[in-house]
Amino acid sequence: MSEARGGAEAPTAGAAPPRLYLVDGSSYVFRAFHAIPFLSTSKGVPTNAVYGFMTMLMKLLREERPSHLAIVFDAPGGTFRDELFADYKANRSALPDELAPQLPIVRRLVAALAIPVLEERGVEADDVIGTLATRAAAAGTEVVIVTGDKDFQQLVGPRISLLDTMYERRTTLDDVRARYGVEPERWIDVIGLMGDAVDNIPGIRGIGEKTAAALIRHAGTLEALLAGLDGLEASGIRGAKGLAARIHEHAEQTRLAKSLATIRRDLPLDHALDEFRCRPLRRPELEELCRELEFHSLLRELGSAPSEALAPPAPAARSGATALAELGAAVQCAVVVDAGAEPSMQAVPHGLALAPAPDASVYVAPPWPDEVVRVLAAPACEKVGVDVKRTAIVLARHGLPLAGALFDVGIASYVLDPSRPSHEVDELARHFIGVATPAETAGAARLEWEARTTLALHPVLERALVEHDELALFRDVEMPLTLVLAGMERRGVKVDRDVLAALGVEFRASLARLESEIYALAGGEFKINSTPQLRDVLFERLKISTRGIRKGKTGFSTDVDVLTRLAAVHPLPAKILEHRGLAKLLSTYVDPLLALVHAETGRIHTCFNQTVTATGRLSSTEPNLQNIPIRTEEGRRIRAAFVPEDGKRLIAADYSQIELRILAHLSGDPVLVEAFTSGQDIHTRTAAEVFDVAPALVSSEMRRRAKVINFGIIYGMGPQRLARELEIPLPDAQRYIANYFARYAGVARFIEETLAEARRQGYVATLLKRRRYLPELTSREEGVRQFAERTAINTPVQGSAADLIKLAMVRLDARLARERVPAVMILQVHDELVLEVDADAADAAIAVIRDEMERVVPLSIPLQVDIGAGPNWAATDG
DNA sequence: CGTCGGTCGTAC
DNA sequence: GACGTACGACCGACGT
Repeated sequence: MSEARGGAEAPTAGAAPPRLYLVDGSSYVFRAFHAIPFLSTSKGVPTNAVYGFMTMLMKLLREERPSHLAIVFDAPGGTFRDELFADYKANRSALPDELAPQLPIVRRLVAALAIPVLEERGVEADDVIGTLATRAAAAGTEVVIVTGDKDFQQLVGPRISLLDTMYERRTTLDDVRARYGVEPERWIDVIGLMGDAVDNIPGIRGIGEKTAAALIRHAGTLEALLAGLDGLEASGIRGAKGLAARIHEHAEQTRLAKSLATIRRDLPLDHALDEFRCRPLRRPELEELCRELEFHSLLRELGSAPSEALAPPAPAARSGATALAELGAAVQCAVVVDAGAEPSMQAVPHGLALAPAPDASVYVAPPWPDEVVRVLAAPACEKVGVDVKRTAIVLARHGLPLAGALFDVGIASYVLDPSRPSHEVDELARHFIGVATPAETAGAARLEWEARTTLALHPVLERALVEHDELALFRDVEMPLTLVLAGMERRGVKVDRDVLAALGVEFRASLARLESEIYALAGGEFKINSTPQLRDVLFERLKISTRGIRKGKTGFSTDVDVLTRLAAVHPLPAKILEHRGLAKLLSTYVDPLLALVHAETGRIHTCFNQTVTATGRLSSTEPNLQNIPIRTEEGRRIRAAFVPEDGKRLIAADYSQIELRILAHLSGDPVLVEAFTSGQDIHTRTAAEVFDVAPALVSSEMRRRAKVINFGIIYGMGPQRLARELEIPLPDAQRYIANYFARYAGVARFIEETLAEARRQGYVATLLKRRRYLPELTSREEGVRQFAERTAINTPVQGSAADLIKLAMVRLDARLARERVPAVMILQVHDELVLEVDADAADAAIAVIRDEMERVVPLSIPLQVDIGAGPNWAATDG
């Protein structure tokens, strides 16, 4: 028997009947303008009305928690009342100079709060409110009219009340009856006698609210009063005799006043209640607006207690059974798996929360109900999730493959702003829809909350992606890549355990030997791996000179550069270096790799993270297979432990000089472009340019130096660092750099233009429009700013390279499957793909891989891919 | 006992 | 400090 529970047990907001709040927008803005002392931004933009209106709306959202809400504004242009009465609202028709510029800002504010706006030409806001309120109430909906205008008392009824937020005054049917002793419908008759100062409708001298109400109470209606003025003396109303005369005198005026005050309830409007359903705040827009208007306290309020303060009603679950029944017809569905904290390849799904709508969710546990199995496999149902890769792997491993389009809200958030500290559902809910994680819920209820919240995030994030022009990157690259990566992780890579074990034995023996040699040289035992202790041994006990030794935060450095230099004056440092190298290989690679071999598959299953790096690259953890050694001979022996299955081969395909090629494309520098177009060796060419010699005369030392310069350009290296790197005097380094930019003037211009655009826009972008925000570019802190500038140069280059290989992976994966090439991707190392292929299909696979990688996106320079196949990862050259 | 910053080293 | 992006081992100070 499968478990199927919904949120039905807990009473929720969704169970409560809907309440519609209609805000009398124009009058509130006007009142705010007068109520709040003049405010303006430092640039002189007046903001007092906006501020007052915003605080009022936020208070309304916070304290009333409306399920439905609309703001009604007066449309520009006249209304039928103007034809009726020339002086109508003459008192407020002149828009103050300081208010006019605030009205467009009010519109932006309302849009950021995601509140629907109504504004009908030719009619007043009052009539729109009257019509909507009457209709909604007739349909059984509770209506609250938010206004400070007493005229609205005529609309009050069993399901219609008034709220004046400025004085926290509520007016219900009973209140009207108690205050005036008349039915709300008769309020217009009272106004007829009183007039309306605000609307510039004159009243009758001596008749105020009390007397007018008494008169109407007595006569029933204004018309009856006018008809029966003669009998007024007998009414017992104070001063009735004189009143009768004055009323008679102003009879026409009272009739006009009444008709002007009458709110229409029969406009031909076409609105469904659902249009007014409260939606999540657009927090980014709201924050931007607050910053722009210098509403610092409101900004803090948004940031500090946003969830509680401004949350729309929490997504409320319909019953689990109802949600389960809805799955069959769902076109989208949030899927959240509870599989504990284990890595994807170990995790077991204990439960699953599904949400076909933001207010409908169900929790199920194995054995999975048929409805669940069907919806997961339904290609027509879009699957929405956070960390969809993990969900897909865990479920697929347990017989529940996901089908249909994918939407990972975490990856959407990452594409929108990769530097965001977290892309987890709690943080996304807080930031994008202002919803706080319920503190007390756990287990199934918590999982269902995640599912509903995830689904609610989908449209918000999708809209933001469209606005940023990043939807294509997300939908056509990142989302398909998620499935490709899931496949790679699930397949894993084989390591030869015997090779690693033998390395372990060998390295340990060497370490033991080195250890005793080191202790002998040092004259005692110490923790060789401890920088402070080593520093003490070298510079205190052995008294090695510290002249010219770099210092870090805690003291003299003992890094490889320092020890290499010290090796010339003492035998110990060389032994330390040798020890460090072996200890590194053992503790970082040999032992962890052996420990991470999967018990069932016998392979290593890394996790490729798609939401970590600031540039768009992937990262790899548990273990990190993107930093397996290659440069030293010892290190390559670890790489050689990565092997194919019997009868297969490993293929490694890497983009040659991808970042410099992208720099050539982005900058359009003619020399750089020509070098790549004509197939020259780029470091030799740079040497020829910088050192001003013919390419044929470039020595290997010159090429080495040019190589350092080329990489330095991509990373924004300064002359100091170049001088140190090349062990040359600073002036020489400065000359090299100056020469470089003289010869590659297009690169210099690219850097300047990139920085200028980044400062203007606040972000840099890659080839596929991936963004990275760099607010530090305007820091007053020199160091911070320069760091941001180097980042601004590096990110388009590194990030575009990441874009290209990601797209190539998506295309290649599809092509290999389509053409039934018996080859699968198993690793990606930034500019390199590693595949496992049937031995006899290696050549065919290589052709396909090259084709897809080199033709991924046509650039102004050719992309070149070097591919090799071999019996292990260290032997895949050519 | 766990957390965290500092240092170091591996990759691209 | 000083060259961009990562992950992770180790040490040792610090807090529980």
